[in-house]
Amino acid sequence: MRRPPERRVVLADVARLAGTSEATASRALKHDPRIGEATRAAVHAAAAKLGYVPNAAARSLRARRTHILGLLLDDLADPVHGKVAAGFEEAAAGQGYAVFMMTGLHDPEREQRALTAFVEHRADGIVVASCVIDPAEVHARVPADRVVFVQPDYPGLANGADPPARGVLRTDDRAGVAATVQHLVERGYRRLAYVGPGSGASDTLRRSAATTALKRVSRGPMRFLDAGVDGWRDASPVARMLAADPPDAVLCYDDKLALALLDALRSTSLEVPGDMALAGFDGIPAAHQSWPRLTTVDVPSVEVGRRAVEMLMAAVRDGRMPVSEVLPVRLVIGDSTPPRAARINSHGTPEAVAARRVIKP
Amino acid sequence: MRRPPERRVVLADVARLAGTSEATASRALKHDPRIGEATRAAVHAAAAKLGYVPNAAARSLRARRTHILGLLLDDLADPVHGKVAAGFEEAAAGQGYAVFMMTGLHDPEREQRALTAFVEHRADGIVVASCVIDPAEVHARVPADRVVFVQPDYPGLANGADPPARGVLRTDDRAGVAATVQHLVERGYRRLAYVGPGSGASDTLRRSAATTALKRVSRGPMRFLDAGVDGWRDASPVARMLAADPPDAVLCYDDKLALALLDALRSTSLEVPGDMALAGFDGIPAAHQSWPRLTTVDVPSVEVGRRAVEMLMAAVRDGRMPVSEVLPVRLVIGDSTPPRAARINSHGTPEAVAARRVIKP
DNA sequence: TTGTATGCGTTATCAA
DNA sequence: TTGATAACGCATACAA
Repeated sequence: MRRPPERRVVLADVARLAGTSEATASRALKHDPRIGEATRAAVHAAAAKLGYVPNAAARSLRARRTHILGLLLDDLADPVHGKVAAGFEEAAAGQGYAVFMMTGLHDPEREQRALTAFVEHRADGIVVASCVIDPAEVHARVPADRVVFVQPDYPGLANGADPPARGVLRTDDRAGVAATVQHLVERGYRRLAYVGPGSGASDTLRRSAATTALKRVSRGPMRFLDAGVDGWRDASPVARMLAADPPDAVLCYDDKLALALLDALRSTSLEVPGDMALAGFDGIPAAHQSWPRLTTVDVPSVEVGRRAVEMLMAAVRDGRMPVSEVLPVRLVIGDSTPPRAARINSHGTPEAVAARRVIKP
Repeated sequence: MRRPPERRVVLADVARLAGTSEATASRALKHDPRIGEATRAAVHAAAAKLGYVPNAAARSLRARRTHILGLLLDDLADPVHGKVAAGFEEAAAGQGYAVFMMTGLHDPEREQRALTAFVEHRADGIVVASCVIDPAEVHARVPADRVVFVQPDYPGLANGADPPARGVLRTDDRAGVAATVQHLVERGYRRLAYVGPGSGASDTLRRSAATTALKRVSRGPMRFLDAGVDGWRDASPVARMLAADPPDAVLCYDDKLALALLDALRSTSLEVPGDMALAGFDGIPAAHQSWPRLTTVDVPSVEVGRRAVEMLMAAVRDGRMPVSEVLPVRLVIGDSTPPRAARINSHGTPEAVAARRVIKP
């Protein structure tokens, strides 16, 4: 097991071995075209021989550019945010940027501390994803052309505050909810219910979208149920409420909640989709593999992460943050929202439902 | 297009406003006990007034300590790795460390590039999680007392190479597989099969563990099926193979694969658990919410991330990496592996199903 | 094409 | 208790 030499190898060592000045060595290493081929080769050889590794801190200090991006997201363990992080990291790495990742966990103080870390490290750009912090607070600490907000979730948003005109990247949740509502209505479901955490700007937005969409098709009213912020861990309270007075179809805030509800409903007499249709949101892998497969809205989470990096890069290049964007989403119809008529025809005992299942090819 | 020069507030500005020297200001800001209360307050007031943010690059350069940890993991979008990342970030942030995260995506070159980034940034410690790179290669570039390997997955491991004696953090997969095999046997299942990607040191290890465990209870042999590295995306080929000649129970490499298989089996005549038991590994959320709920092995992924940070901190403190550790895992019995005698399916006994299957075209 | 000199912003060493 | 000064390692304007 070989260990690197004790004394750190610095540029001066490389220059000395190559028989050049530090400046020449520095230029040669970054392929400055003005450097002669022979010297360039000599410097590279020396660097390789000594195992030279440039010091990013020194480079950043001098160059006033860190090649670091900061990503503040809510929770790395969440499948949606994990995908955003994956797309972000991939795009950043592709551009030669290192990524600082910190989680906010819905805690404003944590989010502030993360921002502090980013600013101290002089990140070239920052992305604030699914966080509760107000963009105004961020802009007070970071130049507006260095930060992109992804799916902002701050309280002001629910209260009608205007988001920044630039540097906001969202997915079209409103359209996603509308498509789901329309789908349910088209399939013959009348009494719809929405189940969400009951707090958070995203939840508020989706509720509003649901109401609007339902009004458009002259149905209604929508019934709203709160599962609590931890509803996705255990949805049995909501399951019991639904079992006591079942709607035709339930629209969930997200797939995590929908799957928890699907699971909890198995302890009740309510069957999905036999007795009640169920739709989710986000399109996480588990939603596409559940039984029944969930009707949900695929959100391009990886693409969101990538696009955020691109916006940041464009801002660095042009000195100005690009205008905000809204990425499209796509309704994916699963087996949890069959045509209501068909459902009624084959409605019966769990055994009958199971029998129907095995007839599949 | 050039950005207007940013006039940054530096320590000298704070010192000037506070009427002290830079040295005193620096000490006051980090609560050096030798600084008088009045001076300390003045400096802090000045810093707050000016909105001073220390420059981490300068600090690191001088202090030769970056307060940066590097985490190289396989894939941020994976639920297991995401949890490791979450635990890691939380623990690191708690200790005042920022975290560089990079993904290897099973690509040795990517892993190398990530290491380069970490070393250039002089991370105080590095964690290499679920990567294919050989520890020896890492140690050639990073001092051994600054690296922790989590669940190493390099080819040499499968070929019997000795992992480093220190700085390796694993979960007890062998025990997890053994517990699963024993559970299946106790429940009356005889003909067992293992389905895995067919490559990778982890897969090899689990296969070996399965064989060993089966030998211990004098059953056997274990049947092995390859799902391919992308088997968790679409397991229908394996599902068809199983349907053609069903074992009593299937042990999957991980939950992702098990859930994909569960899903794919729904397009065959094989029912889980009616015709065949199924067990997974990892204990991801979806496994606990699937139908039927999966019997699986809960792996303390978040704890793995946390513990890795603790090992790194201990190494920094003591100048020596702590000895390797193996975290315990826990078999969680779901509904996918009921006692064999109690099995039911929708067409009758498994035997009758088998008889019918034989006369099929 | 290459070298010289300086400064990036901070902390540590020494001196007072 | 505080201050002056020298690094830390590199990149760049300016010279040659």
